[in-house]
Amino acid sequence: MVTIYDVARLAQVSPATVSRVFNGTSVSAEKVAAVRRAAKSLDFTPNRAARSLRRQSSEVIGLVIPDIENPYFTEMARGVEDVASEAGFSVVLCNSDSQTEKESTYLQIAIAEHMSGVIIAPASDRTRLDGILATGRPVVAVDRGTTYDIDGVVMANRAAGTSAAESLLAAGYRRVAYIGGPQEIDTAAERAAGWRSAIAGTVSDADAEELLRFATFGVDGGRQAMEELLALPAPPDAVVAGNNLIGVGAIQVLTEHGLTPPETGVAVIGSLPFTTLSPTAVTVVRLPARHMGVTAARMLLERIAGDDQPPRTVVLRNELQPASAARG
Amino acid sequence: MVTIYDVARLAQVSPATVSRVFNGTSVSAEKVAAVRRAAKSLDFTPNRAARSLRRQSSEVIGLVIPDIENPYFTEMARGVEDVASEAGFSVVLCNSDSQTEKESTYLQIAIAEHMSGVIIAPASDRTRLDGILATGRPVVAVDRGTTYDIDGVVMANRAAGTSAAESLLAAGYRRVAYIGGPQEIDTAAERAAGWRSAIAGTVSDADAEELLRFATFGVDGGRQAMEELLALPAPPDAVVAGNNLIGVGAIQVLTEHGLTPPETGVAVIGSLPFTTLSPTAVTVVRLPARHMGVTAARMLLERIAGDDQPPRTVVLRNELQPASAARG
DNA sequence: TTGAAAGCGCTAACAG
DNA sequence: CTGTTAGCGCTTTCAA
Repeated sequence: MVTIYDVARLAQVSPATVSRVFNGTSVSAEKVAAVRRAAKSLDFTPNRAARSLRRQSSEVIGLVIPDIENPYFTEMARGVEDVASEAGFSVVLCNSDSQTEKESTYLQIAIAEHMSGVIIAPASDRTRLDGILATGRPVVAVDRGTTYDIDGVVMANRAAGTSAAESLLAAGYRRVAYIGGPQEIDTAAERAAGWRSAIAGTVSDADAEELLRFATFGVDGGRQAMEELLALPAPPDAVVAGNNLIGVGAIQVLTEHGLTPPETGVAVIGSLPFTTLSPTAVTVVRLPARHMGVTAARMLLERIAGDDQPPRTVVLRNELQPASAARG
Repeated sequence: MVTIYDVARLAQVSPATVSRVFNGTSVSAEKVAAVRRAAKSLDFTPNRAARSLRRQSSEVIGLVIPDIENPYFTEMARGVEDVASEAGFSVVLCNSDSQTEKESTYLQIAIAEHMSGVIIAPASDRTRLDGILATGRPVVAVDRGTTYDIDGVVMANRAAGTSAAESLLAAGYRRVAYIGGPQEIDTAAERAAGWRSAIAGTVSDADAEELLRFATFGVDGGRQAMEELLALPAPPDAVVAGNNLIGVGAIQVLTEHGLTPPETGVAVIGSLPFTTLSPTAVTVVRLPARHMGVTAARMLLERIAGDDQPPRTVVLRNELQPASAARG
């Protein structure tokens, strides 16, 4: 392993000077050149373990997400990665599998590994951040808020629910159902509330009750809830899916029943990146996943750089992409 | 920050003993208990930066993939992650964006960060591994092979192409086209060769030439190639898609032309995790992405543990899931 | 089995 | 601007 001592010897300077060259503090032009030349010829790379031991920090940030296989989160991860690597930081991606326990383990590792900070999409509101916050490391919450007083990036969930439902109503559908994620997740509840306010007046309260389903996240949850809705005495003629995977499940079931959109109206909160459906058949409330990652990464990097304003929460806007195809 | 010295003082032992407790070398039962108690009460976590500086290695492995937004690679990443975290290793996910240059940067970081090893899905056959291999770190190639003499996990690409095409032929289609990834990527070429051998005899050589398209990876590549095929004087009545994203693009175009499968036969090499299509309409050659990740991670961990048999290449089998729906 | 002590490679005072 | 020096927290000889 090549160390700064090897470089120093070859460049005829002290190790400290080599270190300075690699850290941008003032060194005379000739010595900078000599050091760079020596470093290059020896193919020297600074040892990050030593550096982070000494500096008590490392150019690594942690990103904890509940599901690495959900395109929503990978798009977000992509945004984080781009900003971080631009700034010379690496990203350790941690898959919490929606388990608070796994989350804690990764947070511990973040500390032990001297990571500079963490971006976390909390698995639930029971997520424990005390340990990592006590170390003084910045933490930014994405997608969902937390009970802690920290930076956050979320989106307008209620508005997403409302505009999805309104778009369907505007297209002429009359009984607009809703399938959302678990009720205890606040983002799911907010989106449902948005839908509820939009359909108020178009159906009776009792009907609204019946048209509202809380499923598990994921394709299966969407499938099951859609089957239930179709089995209703008065089934809906349109449905809002609370997230991308639920949307996939719902559309699958609809297709199997010969009710391919726009036969039954469908609006999905979240993108369907790999849908084989013609993009015109379904209304999509595009979620700014990448943007969310970018924003969170920038905030975190600022904190790492020493920014100490009071915690901010940024609310990102969604973008409605209405289905262009009319009802069949 | 709590150090082994704090723990040692509280437990009334030497720092060396604390270290031994955390590394499983022989310590008397009472001292082990005392140390554990002290460590727990102080909430001590060993400092990994210090450990890896001292040991010249860290419990971190790198995973370099060309596209974090492709479900094929995230499924693979999931497999790697599961095995690694089971063994107490963290995974740093690096997105090379199919760029050899970004790959090299990440490989450099892997060295500087003292990572124990790397699993890489090479962006191309120009991937340079010399630097990292020179450090003695184990590297396992996944998805594609390399020009280096290292461990690898690949799948039966030629067989995948053959069975996809044969399945379509068996279902009664007569002109089976193929859309694959870039010709210079060997896996793409192999899959195409498999298709070619299956359709030999069903169409003339000139026709086969016309029915073969090399596209860019990605949905757009699939869309464009499918449009070209449909514009042919004698368009195909079925198509094999060389990967999942190309399949999505091809099916989108088919749907827009009113040729929804199984109207036109479609076989996809790779899974369509979020397809909104009824799963029965399309033949899928399921690629063992997760299994590939699991296998690679196990191999890497063995190497890290000191295994030094000659390099092995594992070839994983694919699984054909024929479309069950008959032609409409 | 246990402790003392010497570093791993780097950075950050402190002098000069 | 530059060199000397003292650790960061841990592991690992070497003795005891």
